[in-house]
Parts: sequence; structure tokens; C-alpha cells
Amino acid sequence: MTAAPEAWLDRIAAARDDLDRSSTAARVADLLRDQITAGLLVPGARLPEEELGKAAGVSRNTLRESFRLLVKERLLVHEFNRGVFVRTLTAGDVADIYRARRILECEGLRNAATAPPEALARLDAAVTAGERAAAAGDWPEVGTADIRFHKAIAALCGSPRVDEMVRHLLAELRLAFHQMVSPRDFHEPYLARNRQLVDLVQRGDTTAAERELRAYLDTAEAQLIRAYGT
Amino acid sequence: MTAAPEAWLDRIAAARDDLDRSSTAARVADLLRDQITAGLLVPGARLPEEELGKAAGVSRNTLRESFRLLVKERLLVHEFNRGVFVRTLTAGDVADIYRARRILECEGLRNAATAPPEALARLDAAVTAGERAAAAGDWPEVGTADIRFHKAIAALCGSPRVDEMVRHLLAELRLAFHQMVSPRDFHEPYLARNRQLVDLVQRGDTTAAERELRAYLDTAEAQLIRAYGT
DNA sequence: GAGTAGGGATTGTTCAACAATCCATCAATC
DNA sequence: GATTGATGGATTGTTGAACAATCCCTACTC
Repeated sequence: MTAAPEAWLDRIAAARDDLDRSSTAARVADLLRDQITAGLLVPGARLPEEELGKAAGVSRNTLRESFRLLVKERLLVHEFNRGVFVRTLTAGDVADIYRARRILECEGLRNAATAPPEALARLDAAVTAGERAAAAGDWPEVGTADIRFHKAIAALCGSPRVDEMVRHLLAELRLAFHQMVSPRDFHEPYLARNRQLVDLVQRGDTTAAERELRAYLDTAEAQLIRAYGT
Repeated sequence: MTAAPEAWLDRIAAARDDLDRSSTAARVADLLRDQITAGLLVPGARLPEEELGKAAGVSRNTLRESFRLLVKERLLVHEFNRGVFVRTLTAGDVADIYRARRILECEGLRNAATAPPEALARLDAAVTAGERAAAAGDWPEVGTADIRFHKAIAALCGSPRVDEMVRHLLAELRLAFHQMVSPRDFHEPYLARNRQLVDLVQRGDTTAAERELRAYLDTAEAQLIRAYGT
């Protein structure tokens, strides 16, 4: 016997939105977002309406709706009468993103004691996935697992709005990641620190965990800004 | 002699954006946002494309671009094939907004010690403006001064991204404010508490200030949710 | 009363057109 | 030689019309 008699109905209901219930503009935005976070669309690249619309198989108007969405997510910038471009982060942007991350992620750790067990489990799962990907030499996957880990930390706040903020912050940060020379050199040192962080949380020592997270973010920020040169 | 030889050039560059550099879609979005935050467009109201486009003097396509912006700001909701509506907050939404506010505003207070003096001055200015508006019986203005006060608290973080998050949170919250019966009854008790909060900050007692702010937000949230009934 | 077949109204999307703006190029001026 | 001015092509900004898809109300049937 499966769990509840209506479990499959719930699954259908949950997946309902993802089917047709979305406009083409939203789907094109998803497509572009994927290309950007995967690093295929590099910062500074221009997105011509006519050409891109033809490539995506949508009209200019629909494409422009997609652009508005991604501009609000700070992945694209819109220069009036000039077009839209993939955002290029300044060193100031990177600093501000880390400022916001420190606030939201540290708050997450402070709420670790009262967080539901499945939220804590997600922390461990993300770190484990990162370690496994590292063992397999799949460094891009290490990167996404790392991002999942930090989303899970912030999710300890238990706030959908905080979740969304962090999702946007980390998507933005990917714009900077792709200017790093080697994904491996950037991510490898953090594998052990992530594991240590989870251990501290599971041991209930949130104070030490927060101190460790701050140090973690400080060094990552410094490394990123150093690579930026700006 | 004026300061640097290029100082006026910098001023021009800084003011450059504010001129004509905005699309009609953005201007229409501003218009609608004003109507919503002023409470003239009530939650649940439907915004028909044809009719509204005619009223605003823009085409449907341009109007739809405006809609996308406001949907991302969570002031409108878009139901596929049904249209866009002014958002109606649930009790859960209100709770989540206050959860996020607690995080960001308390963090602001914790940074009060290292914040620049003009940021602290803005706190005092907002509270004073609220007191003056109350004396004049202008209760809507008391409300906007209160919002300015809380934006100033969060601004102590010194992060543009946090500023934007809080701006959106408070804009959303206005959707709930307008369901309150009397603006006066809602805002009046908080005038004295705001003043006390500023005093604590100026005295450097950020711990007491944070405690007071939490209590403040707790009661405001409870009051709002009680009025909601949901 | 429950179910169901129109059918009008609204949204989703495309297309074509034109004005406004940008940008590279070249010419003219001092 | 460097700055300014004019030219023209390319791209964006915005509009209007068109049509398919969908929703929702209504009238009808049983």
C-alpha cells in the first residue's frame, strides 16, 4: 500500500502549474535564464530582439515580455533605445550580494534549532551531493550543489520570500562565477568547510556555525573580488 | 574655485538617468503602482487589458509589459488566460512579510553603531515627520512617514539590495493596510514607539532597540492578522 | 437540479508598420 | 589633426489589427 490514498492526486496538483499553465514569455525567460546561469550567455552579450526572437520562435513582443522578467531578476540590463544585455557585475555588486547573503544565511543558521528536520536533512543532502560530484570530477555539478547548500541554509528561516531573495542573489552571483578561471580551484576548498558547517549545525552549535559561515563568506567574497580586479 | 575640475561632469552623469530614459511601459507601471499603494486600486480588482490600455493611452502590448513588471513586484497576480488582478494578501503572506521584515530591520539596528550619521539622521527625520503629520491630523501621511521610518531602519544595513527588498515588502504590505478600517487607530499607537526606538538607537543601546522593534513588529502583525479574519 | 452545448468576451500571440533613436561613417570646418 | 556636423542603415519603441485559445455565462435538455 502506498501512503495516503490521495497522494498521487497531490502530485498531479503540484505538477499542474508546470504544464501548459504558463505563457510563452515565461518559458522563453526560463530558457534564457538557463543559458545565463550555465554561462553560455556571457555578461555583456547583447540580445537583439529580431534575431533572438527568430531563434526562439517567438514574436518580438513576446520576447520583450520575457526580457522584462529577467531584467527584474537583475540577470539582464535594459538600456533604453539600445537593447538588453547580459548583466556584468561590478565589484560593488559582488560586495553587496555577499552583504545580503551574510544577513540571510546567518539568520538561517540562527533558526536551525527550531527548523523542521527535513530542512536540516536538505543541508546534509546538498553537501553529500557536492562531495560525490567532486569525487566524479564533475566540477560544474559541485558548483550547483554548493548553491543548493546555501539555499538550504537560508531556507532554515522558513520564509518563502527569503528563499526567493536568496535564489535571486545566487543566480546573480553566477554571473561572477563564470568570470573565474577554474571552477575547480574555486569550489574545491569549500567542500570540507561545507561538511564542517553541517556537522556544527547538527551538533547544535549554531554560534560556531555562524562564525564559520561568516569566515567562509568573507574568504569567498575576497577571492571573487580579487579575481575581478576592478 | 570649485572643487575638482570635473565635478560638474560627475553631476551630469549622475542625473543622466532621470531624464527621458524610461519606456512608456515603465511609466505606466509607475502610474499603476501609485494607484495601488494609494489604495485606489483595491485588492482583487481586475485590470482588463483593452479598457485599461485605452484609459492609459497605450497599446495592449505596452500595457502587458507594464503588467510583467508589477507582477514581479508582487503587486499584481497574473492568472493565465484569465487576466491580471491586484494582489490580495493572505494571512500567510502577512506573516511571511513580517518574518522577512524582522530579519532585515533587526539586522539594520544591529548595524546602527557603524552606520553613517546621515543614515541615523533619516531615522529621526521620518519619526519627526510622522509626529508632525499626526498633529495636523493627516493620517495617510502618518502612514507613509512610518513606512519611510522602517525603510530607514533597514537602510542601516548599507545594502542597496536589502533596501530594494524592504521597499518591495512594504509596498506589498500596503495591500493589507488598505483593508484596515481606520488608518488612525492603526498608526497612532506606533508614533510614541517609533520615537522611543530612535532614542534607544541614538543612545547606542542597540540591544534594547532590537527588543523593542521585535515587540513592535509582533503586535503590528497580530493586529493586522486579526483584522484579516482569514 | 445536474449536466451540457452554444457563444460572447477576454486573453495569448503574432505580424506588419512606422517613428525615434543610436551608431558608424564621412565630410567640413577651424 | 581634432572637433563638429550631416547622412544613412540598423535597432529599438510603440502601435494597431488580426486570429486562435480559453474562460465563463446562459440557455437548454433530461
